[in-house]
Amino acid sequence: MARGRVTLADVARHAGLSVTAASLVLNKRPGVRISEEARQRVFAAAEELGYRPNVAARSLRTRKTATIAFVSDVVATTRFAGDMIRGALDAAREREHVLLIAETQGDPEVERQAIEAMLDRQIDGFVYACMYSRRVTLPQAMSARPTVLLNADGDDSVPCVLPDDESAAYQVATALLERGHRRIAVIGRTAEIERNPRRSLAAGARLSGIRRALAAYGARLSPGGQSDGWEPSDGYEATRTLLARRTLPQAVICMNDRLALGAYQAFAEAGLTVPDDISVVSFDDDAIAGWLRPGLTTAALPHEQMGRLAVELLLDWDLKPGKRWVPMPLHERASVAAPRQD
Amino acid sequence: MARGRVTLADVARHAGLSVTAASLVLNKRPGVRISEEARQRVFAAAEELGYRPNVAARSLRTRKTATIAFVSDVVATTRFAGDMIRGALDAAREREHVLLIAETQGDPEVERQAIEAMLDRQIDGFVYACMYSRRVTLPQAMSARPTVLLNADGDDSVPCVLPDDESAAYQVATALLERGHRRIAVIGRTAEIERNPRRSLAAGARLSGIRRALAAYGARLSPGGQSDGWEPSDGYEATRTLLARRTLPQAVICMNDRLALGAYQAFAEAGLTVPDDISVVSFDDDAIAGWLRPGLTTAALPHEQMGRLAVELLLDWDLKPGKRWVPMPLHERASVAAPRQD
DNA sequence: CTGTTAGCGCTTTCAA
DNA sequence: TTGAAAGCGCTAACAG
Repeated sequence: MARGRVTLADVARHAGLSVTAASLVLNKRPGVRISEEARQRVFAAAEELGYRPNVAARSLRTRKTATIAFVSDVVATTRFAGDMIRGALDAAREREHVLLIAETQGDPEVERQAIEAMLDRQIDGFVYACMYSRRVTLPQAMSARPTVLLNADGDDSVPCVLPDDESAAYQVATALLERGHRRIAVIGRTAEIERNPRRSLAAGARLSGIRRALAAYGARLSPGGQSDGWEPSDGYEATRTLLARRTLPQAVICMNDRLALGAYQAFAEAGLTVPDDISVVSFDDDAIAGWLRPGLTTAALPHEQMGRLAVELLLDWDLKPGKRWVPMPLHERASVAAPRQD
Repeated sequence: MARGRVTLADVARHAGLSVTAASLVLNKRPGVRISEEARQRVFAAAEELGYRPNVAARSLRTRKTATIAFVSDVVATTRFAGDMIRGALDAAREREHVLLIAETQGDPEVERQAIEAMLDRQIDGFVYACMYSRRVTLPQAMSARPTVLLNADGDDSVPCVLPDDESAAYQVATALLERGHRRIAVIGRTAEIERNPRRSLAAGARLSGIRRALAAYGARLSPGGQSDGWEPSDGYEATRTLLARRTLPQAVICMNDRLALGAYQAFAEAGLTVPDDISVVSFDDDAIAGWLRPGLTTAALPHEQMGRLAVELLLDWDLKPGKRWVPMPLHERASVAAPRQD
């Protein structure tokens, strides 16, 4: 530390008062039992000396550090984690809190160490975040402090913040149905992932919202478009096999934007134009969605808001267990048109 | 804090020794002046009780918190910042340090507050990171602690970690020249950005590396391809105007991968095939580079290593001012072929 | 070899 | 309305 950092004692001396008085004034305790004149002297002294309280010292007494631990499985791989962190950071800053972050890479041993390291630093609470929304079991060590799950679903004893994929899927499918599409295929589904909440919560929720919308219009999902992965190459392959079928769909719903990129590539190769020959909608609002030509209509993952909400819950001590669904706004771009008359 | 967290006093009592002795043992001080038997008792007690030192309390005496502040202008917008953070996180974890992060959004007031907040928490040092490499002037408040610049260039009084864009550009251009290309254009240059280190260090360095390579082959840059921005739409427009010229280039060097995406789109529209009709190389190794078809050959920004190096310098007290250049490896994919015979 | 004592900077009874 | 003093958990002189 900068030797000679200004301490409360310095301020008190400068103001000609006791440390106690200075502390009382600066912390604006409710029972304001200090003369107006004295408080002015304290404020003036603090200002003049550039006094800043030492949080570590304070925390020794108060057991509060105004520091939150943000523990995630992976931050780097996609830009989404960045959005969650940004939201969390903003909310924290607004309330004069600060974020300690750690990444576990999904390794339980690294996770344990990270949690211990944060606990050693007396953090006030945990945000436990997942890159892809899925069901998790909370690490034992975390129960020492209030915790909220971010983009993850827990065991009902803990609050969690999740994107509302089901409603988003309903909207996305409805956007197609309203325009008159009926032969609609999904790119990127697979029975396995759809049923395994430990791998993905999104897959199941999205499919179920899509089915609900189709049912409302008396329509059914067109076959084809299966794929295990959700990367662009998976979308490309899935779309190629889809296009090899006898009857082409009028529109496709991609389970995410990366799949949609692959689909665009396959369409272009097949000489199909989006949206004149085929409409496409998707999920996530990855940066790529705005880069494609034509721009991709997609339901945006509200990661920034989710990050913000997670720390707000923590700081407001609104720790009722249960899920908070954050809406996913539909970003309409240019990938949807009415189906060809044929 | 978990009330009843185990303290050093508990351990000492359990071991039947004084707090001092326990402290000495657990910190493995060099002057090992404690009987072997006593130290065993201490270790056993600590283990049994699950003792963990309170870092805040310790820091009050030692003025060390094993905590580093990572202050950046923007983390969320691109996935790159995530890579820098990941590298920093890994290096910190290996040395049992932890990262406090803050984002300033480029707002000096937010920045000031963030720095104060970290200083209040007695952090050991700063990593000051920029999203896009550029020249900065270090905030005054930061001089209170050791600091290293990450992806930024300072005033020579401070160590900084930068990607070696100049060499990368030389390599990238050489990859083209070796295959026989001579009519090479750059997409995304502009005199303004190239000369303004406060906006970008990359632009100038990349252009100069390219020119050096061309000179070695007695070649000159083909005209055209200017653009202010570095987004896909800029690349698309710049490429369209380039293609409207009388003689087409045999290859293009895009100043980043997003521009290259736009270029791909323009080429496809013009009926040009990559790499048969035109080769393309680029910089960054954004995720998009691997998603394009054909895959884009590009010089990778070594963000993870840079983040790692920054905290290593800080923790090793290797704070000699000056620049550390981190090499940018060339990721060869499928966007380069020999030029058409014509 | 080990224990006593004195703080680090702050908050918080308790007394004056 | 104010101040003295204790103590948060730990480390570091200094004795013993």
